Amino acid sequence: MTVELSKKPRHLIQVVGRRTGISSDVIRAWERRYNAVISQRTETNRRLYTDDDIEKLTLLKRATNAGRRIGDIARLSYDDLFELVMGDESNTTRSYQRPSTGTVMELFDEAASAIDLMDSNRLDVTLSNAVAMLSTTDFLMEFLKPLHTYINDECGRGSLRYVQEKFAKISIRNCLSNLYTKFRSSKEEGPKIIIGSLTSEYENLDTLMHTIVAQNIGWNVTYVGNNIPHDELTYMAKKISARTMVIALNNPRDMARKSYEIKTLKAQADYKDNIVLIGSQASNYRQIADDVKAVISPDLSTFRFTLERLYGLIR
Amino acid sequence: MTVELSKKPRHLIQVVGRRTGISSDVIRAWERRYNAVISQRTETNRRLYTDDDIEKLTLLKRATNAGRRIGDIARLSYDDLFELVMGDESNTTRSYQRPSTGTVMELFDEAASAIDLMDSNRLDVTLSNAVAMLSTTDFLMEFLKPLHTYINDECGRGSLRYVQEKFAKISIRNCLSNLYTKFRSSKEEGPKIIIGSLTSEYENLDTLMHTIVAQNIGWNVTYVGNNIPHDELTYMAKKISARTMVIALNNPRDMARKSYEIKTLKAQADYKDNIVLIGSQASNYRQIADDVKAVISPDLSTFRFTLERLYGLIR
DNA sequence: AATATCTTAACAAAAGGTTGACAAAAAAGG
DNA sequence: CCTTTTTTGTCAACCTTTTGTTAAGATATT
Repeated sequence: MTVELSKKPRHLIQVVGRRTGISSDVIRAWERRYNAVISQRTETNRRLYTDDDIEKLTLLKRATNAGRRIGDIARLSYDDLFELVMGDESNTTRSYQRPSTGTVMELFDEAASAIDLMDSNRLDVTLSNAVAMLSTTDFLMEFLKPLHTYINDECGRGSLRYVQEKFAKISIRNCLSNLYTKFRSSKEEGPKIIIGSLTSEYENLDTLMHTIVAQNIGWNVTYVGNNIPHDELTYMAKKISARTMVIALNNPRDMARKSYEIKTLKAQADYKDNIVLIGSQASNYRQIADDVKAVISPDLSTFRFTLERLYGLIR
Repeated sequence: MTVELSKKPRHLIQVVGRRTGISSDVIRAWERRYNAVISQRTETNRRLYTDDDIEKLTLLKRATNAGRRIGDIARLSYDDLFELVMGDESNTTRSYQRPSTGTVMELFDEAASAIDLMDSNRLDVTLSNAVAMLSTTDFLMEFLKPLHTYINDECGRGSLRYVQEKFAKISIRNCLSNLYTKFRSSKEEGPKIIIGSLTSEYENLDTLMHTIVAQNIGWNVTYVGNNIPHDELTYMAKKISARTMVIALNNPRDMARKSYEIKTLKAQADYKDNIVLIGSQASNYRQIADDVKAVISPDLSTFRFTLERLYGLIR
């Protein structure tokens, strides 16, 4: 029944354009010149596309982004295209679809202005545009990370009010949560990992960003939030059989207790389980990290690197 | 009994227009041309709409915003429409899986089981199914509110672990935030209202539910989160020219200070601005509420009633 | 009496279709 | 390395379909 639905022509060219990121003109041109997808028509000659058409067009877009010529690949079957794209994307050094810096700047200014005016609708639209226009890595590293720093700095300097900071962070958190949910369904087979923080830690957007990065690499992430007692983390890890745990450390208080709890975490886990420490305070836990063979990843890039290595080891 | 209410034709076309963001003329045109919703009539031929009609019209608005043609989608069922809108708005392939059956009880059991197993994916799917299958009012009152109570009770009794509570609340918060964001775009012309809580209050899912209810009535809501100093609230209200403010009171501590802050809030605002107090502790603020002519709405139903009345007064 | 609603009809803006042309980018040729 | 050819995205001109808006005249509500 779902199969039926996906074979049913029901999407207008405009909708297809939005979903694939290909302009209507180009979709028509590809049909006219290469019969990339042959659209059904309504009685009044409007083009109608199936879900499968959209899938194929998406692949064509990815293939052209990877450097293929549309004329060469337009007539390939879905399966052939899929194989092609998989090969292309794994061999490319991630340099395709890099946005012009102009785009990032424009998005940044738009977001900053929305925060200043406290226009939550505009902020949300800008954030989802950024997600759509940038690769996940660029969205986090080039856009959101600087925006986050900007908000904290300006609020510290007094040129942004506290309520503006709060308001902006609600939108950003929502956007990150959506990214998390959106990608999760496709990672169910990945190795499991838990991300959270111990008692006396506050919610932190950085931790959510780490969640997205982990997911992006291929991990099946469960984000449990802040302020979790260590034995609860142990319980959870056992229950869903996660073999890796990420602990966020941003609050300088209670270092001694947290060190002890990390040690206990390790002791109660299987000997081969991994612990990764992240957050602004992580580097102060060098001693205990060595004791329990935990890895410290004080920033997003090192974290990505660490998890890529672990991913390779575990599989 | 609430179910009955949502099936009862009781809204004039004007009300529907404000709540959905569709002009009365367009609503009539959609009925005349495509039978989008077939309205009941009074004895004197005035159109009357049910809550369900409003839900469907809201989805139609979202779908047309996403590029659909009203003529193509007007006759679709609510579920089909929902599937379409989810696809259009999330530019992902199929996160929503239509369940075969679905009463509130079944959805509840499914959610409870997902929480027990800490299967975040399943919990998310169940929540979005519930949103799809129930009217917004039923989703909140018949499904989410009981689920929330269940989680708190079971956690208090010890049959749910703390980490399970946290984990479930993250999913629920995400679901509510999404409802808030998705519906907001159609409410831009509505009267503005700010919802938040004062210093020493924690984040509370109930407050988010109130946000959805207010939006559902037609208000243009800005949710600013918890723990906001009163002068920041004043600043925000002035900046976006909101004429109504909702203060959530759930933490019994610091009653004296909060009373004083509420009085200050009122003094700094224009004399005609309204203040509504919500939350489990709201009824303890009777004295101050009388002083500043604030309304106390200790539960969701009274809150809905209060805001509907205010809405009528303001326009 | 002022405001809101109903029906019908007409109009105008938005979006889609076709064809053809053009220029930038990529590939081929020398 | 430079020139020529091919490929491909974009746009304009012109027509059709779809859809939001408005007006007019009658009825209902407050």
